[in-house]
Amino acid sequence: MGLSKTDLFTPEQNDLARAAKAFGNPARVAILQSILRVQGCINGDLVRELGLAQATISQHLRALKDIGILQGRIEGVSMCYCIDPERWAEIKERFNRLFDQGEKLPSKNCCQSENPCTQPKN
Amino acid sequence: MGLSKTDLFTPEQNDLARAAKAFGNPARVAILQSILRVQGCINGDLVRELGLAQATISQHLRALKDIGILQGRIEGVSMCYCIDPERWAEIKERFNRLFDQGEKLPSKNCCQSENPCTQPKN
DNA sequence: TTTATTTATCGTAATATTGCAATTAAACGA
DNA sequence: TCGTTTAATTGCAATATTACGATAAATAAA
Repeated sequence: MGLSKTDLFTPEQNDLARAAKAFGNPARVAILQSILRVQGCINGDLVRELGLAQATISQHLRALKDIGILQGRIEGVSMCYCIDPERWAEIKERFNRLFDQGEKLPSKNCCQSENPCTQPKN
Repeated sequence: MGLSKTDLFTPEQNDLARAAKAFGNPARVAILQSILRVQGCINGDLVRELGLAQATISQHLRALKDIGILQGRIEGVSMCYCIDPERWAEIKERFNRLFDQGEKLPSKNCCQSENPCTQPKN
């Protein structure tokens, strides 16, 4: 296998999962933070900054491009990578919609309490 | 390989990536939404609800337990899975800290504009 | 033109993920 | 006790991910 059954889920669930998967590697998190820090473009500095091989960085950049959160532009001999603000906002929104549902959670985890489960078992 | 080089990154980056990875599968997104919907515990209904095999659901539940976002309690013959509100809030915070840095982004992507990259190339 | 710089791609190895059937283990009910 | 229900675990196959070295392609500099 090794492949998610995307047809069982909504497009929103699949898109959120796809975005989360792209965030699911510390190197890609570091890349995003780096671009956010300079508030602009970024290039080969990443290789020196992150301590990973150039081929590996390039691969991570492509993974971020694949979910639409990064765009690249050729700038002379080097590359300029930027965040797409619209896509960024869209993904942020998707995560927030999920996280906000957690606001209604009881402060005490129901699995820690003595009370039985609120939901019927079948 | 197949293994992230976690030692190159901060604990925060690694934890965020680990949490994102757990969110990075549509079945796990659906499981979380299901628990949030009932605002309590959840059990074998997931198997009927999601259309995945019981072993697969159990595996996904364990992945969510592994990042500390889910807790389980035995309730008779069945299981009661709940979200840990503290860990939920912590993960939400980590994501928010990342997303909020994007607030400062220019509305026009610098890769779409005519201006050259603001950062030096090396 | 030649050389250096920069980044993408290819090939490869090691490991991880996904999903399922089959089995096991535990608790309940008759 | 015996069968039923529920969920975890095991074993397996297919595929994905991660990282790297080597190479290629494109531009800039000499």
